[in-house]
Amino acid sequence: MSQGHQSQSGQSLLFLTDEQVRKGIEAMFFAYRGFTADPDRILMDKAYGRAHHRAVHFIHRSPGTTVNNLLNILGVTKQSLNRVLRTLIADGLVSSTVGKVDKRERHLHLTDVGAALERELSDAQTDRMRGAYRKAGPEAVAGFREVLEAMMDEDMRHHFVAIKDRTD
Amino acid sequence: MSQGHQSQSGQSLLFLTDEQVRKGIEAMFFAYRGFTADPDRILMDKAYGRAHHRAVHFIHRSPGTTVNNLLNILGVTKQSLNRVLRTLIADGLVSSTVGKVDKRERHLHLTDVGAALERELSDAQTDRMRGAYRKAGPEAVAGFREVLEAMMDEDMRHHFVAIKDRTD
DNA sequence: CTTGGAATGTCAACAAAGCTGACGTATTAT
DNA sequence: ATAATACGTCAGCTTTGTTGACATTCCAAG
Repeated sequence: MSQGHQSQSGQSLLFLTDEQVRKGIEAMFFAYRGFTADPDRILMDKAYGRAHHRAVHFIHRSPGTTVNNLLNILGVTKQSLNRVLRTLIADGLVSSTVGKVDKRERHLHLTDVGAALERELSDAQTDRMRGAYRKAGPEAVAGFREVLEAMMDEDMRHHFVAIKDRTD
Repeated sequence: MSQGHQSQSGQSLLFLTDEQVRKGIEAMFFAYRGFTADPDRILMDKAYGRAHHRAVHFIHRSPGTTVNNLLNILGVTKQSLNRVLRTLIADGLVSSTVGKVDKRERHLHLTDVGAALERELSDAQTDRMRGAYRKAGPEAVAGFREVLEAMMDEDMRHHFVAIKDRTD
């Protein structure tokens, strides 16, 4: 099915060759590395990793979220998340409070220290993202977002849109 | 452009709020998960992982490449790559031949079996990518690629463009 | 020509962060 | 009362990254 023919039929159905799609795949790979590079550098000093970054990011995003909800967003097992949360709570970056209506739940918030780290990481990542946006221009950014959203799994798109709709 | 202040200065310098940039960050996170999901599923059965996929992909891309060159592209240590290559070679997916001009180098090629796996993985990933492209449309794709390229580290952009220029 | 240093690649051991499975404890729902 | 849910934890395994030590090969300076 690959090279050679690729009939122009449809135009909007097959407007790219396999070669070009492969380039997209590689672009995604290289770009994701850049995307995580700056936060990773910051985290290295502090004995935290990318997993801590993700937890801190989404707790910031949804203050008071429960462990279970975070689990669904991050798509990892509770054992894996628990290891990360345990250190964040022990180090005083995250607070875990028993739920008022349902006492089985724990609600997660960033402490001031946690919020400071979140901002430091987010600033670094935002700088690069904004730089890329500036270089590419507004229309490119719109397209970027459209393609990314179309690339997600259904379930993840739900999460994404749920967060998105709050302020977008 | 929902947010409150965020002075409109520049227009092409700051045309997005912090909120919107954060959405881009999350989109990148969720989309990358989708991006790797299909190959990951295939690999799971075969006792290989994402690292094997990357190696196979770039060996397919640059047949006869050396270990060192692959190292630079993948951005990992040679010890880490070596472990992956060792299993791929042992399983007969990759051939490693001593360099003719410089006998320290090993030149890597996919065997027929390796090429078959590469195609299986690439087909799965390409399907999703093409689906996203189709949903988003040609202009969106152009923007997508522009932003991704701007997001890479300099060194990685060199690698990317080098590969790109061959056939794009 | 030899010898010392750089480059290339391999082996060993360790760490981060995923995973499964089993289990305990509160709390809520039936 | 019993079952299901939410959370935490222990133990052990896998993948994939890391550093350190070492063998081989090449090249260039003496």
